[in-house]
Amino acid sequence: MTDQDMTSALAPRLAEAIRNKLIAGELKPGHRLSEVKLSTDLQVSRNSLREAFRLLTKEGLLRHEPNRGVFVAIPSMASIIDIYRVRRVIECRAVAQAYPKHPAVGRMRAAVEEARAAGARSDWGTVGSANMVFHAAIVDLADSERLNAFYLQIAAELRLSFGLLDSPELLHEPYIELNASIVEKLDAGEMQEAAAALETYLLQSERTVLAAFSRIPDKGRA
Amino acid sequence: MTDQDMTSALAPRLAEAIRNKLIAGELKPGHRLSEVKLSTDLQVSRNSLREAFRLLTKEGLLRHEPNRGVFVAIPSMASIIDIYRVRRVIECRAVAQAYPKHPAVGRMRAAVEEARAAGARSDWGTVGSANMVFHAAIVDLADSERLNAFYLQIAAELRLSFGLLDSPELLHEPYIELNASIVEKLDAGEMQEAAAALETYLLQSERTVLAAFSRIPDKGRA
DNA sequence: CTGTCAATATTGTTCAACGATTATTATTTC
DNA sequence: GAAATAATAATCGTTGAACAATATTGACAG
Repeated sequence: MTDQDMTSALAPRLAEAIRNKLIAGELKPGHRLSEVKLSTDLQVSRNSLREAFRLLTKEGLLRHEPNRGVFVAIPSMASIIDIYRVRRVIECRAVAQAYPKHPAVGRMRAAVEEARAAGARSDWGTVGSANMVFHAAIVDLADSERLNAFYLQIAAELRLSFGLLDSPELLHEPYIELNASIVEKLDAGEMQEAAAALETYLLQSERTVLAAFSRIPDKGRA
Repeated sequence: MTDQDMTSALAPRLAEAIRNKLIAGELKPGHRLSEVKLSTDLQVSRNSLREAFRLLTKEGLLRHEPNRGVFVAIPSMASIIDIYRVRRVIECRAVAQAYPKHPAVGRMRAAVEEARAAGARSDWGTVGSANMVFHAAIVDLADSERLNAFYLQIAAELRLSFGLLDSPELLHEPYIELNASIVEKLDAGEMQEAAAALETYLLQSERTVLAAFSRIPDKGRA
């Protein structure tokens, strides 16, 4: 799995590799990414790596300080609040005006099933991934590739914050059945009710995440 | 105005310079941007220029074809439809849940005044810019920097399409007073009515733009 | 006119270099 | 011994050149 297909350009592939390390928690927030070290580690030139850095900086996953280098972005309460605002704007509207037989609904249902199965065996990592798929499918109800791309970006940023939190059960378990009820309401054609449920759902999730976030000891205060 | 301040990094400045040329119509859709030519023209190295290209490609203003180079993105009906979907999702929601005394409302009002003045002297370019400011202020009602940044990107993409269209009066004149009525409704605390008006407004604008778009002779069919 | 093949130009990527800025260490001074 | 300062090292920012890989052009044969 080291050398991928060479179909696409190098910089986007590098960006994806680093992005995966970021959301997997292999690179901790605040950590500085040395150009020479990473370029030798990944066996690419500094220039190519810098192109990837620019991409990830634009995505909000890295922070760039002039003449000092790039650092893994440090999630803050403000960023979490901002991200949840975006989610409410996009997801609620997507649900409210959804076409009930939209193909994405099938993916939502499948994600619920997977989350249930994973929850039964306490596999909270898989529950989280299924939850991601669920919400990406919600956004897809709006049938906009730009919204889809934007949401993926936002979701990656949010996962960076999740990496700092413990207690994954508390963070994911309650939403399995809430997701299921959203699908039910959509199936019943009750889009407004589904959107309202999603809104309270997201507000609750935000509160939970912020509470968990406030409990972590601030290890990286620049 | 050639050499700007060196406060920020080179690549973002390059990207902005190219972006301005794009929305000003100096670079036409479909046109290929040669790395060597542009780098010599702008007095920068190829590597720095490539970093800027990556940025603009991610913004959707340039299109990247492997081993062939970067081209100015060619707007399509699909992209216009997509962009208007995004606008309805974000702008309508922002208005619907706006705080009537939000500072952005002041900017909306000022934009309306400027558009009226410019419209009186048939300065449709300024009307268009004021309209841009107006809608950016609408998005700002949601108080999310991520939404603001995303909207700016989308708006730049839309301006690329506008560059292809003629008859700027038809495209902008009707919306001066429609904008004014949105502000009035906001002042009156009638957020739902304002959102509904904005929705029909955006649907009408989309139809107008698509109609104008369908009238242009397709000069760039790859 | 059409298909083949060499010649040319452009992109993709790497490497080496150097000035500028920042971080670190050593030295001096009180 | 501690603080201030100078010297040193490390890193970034940007450039330029180089070479392989791919695409475009043009000549040529049938």
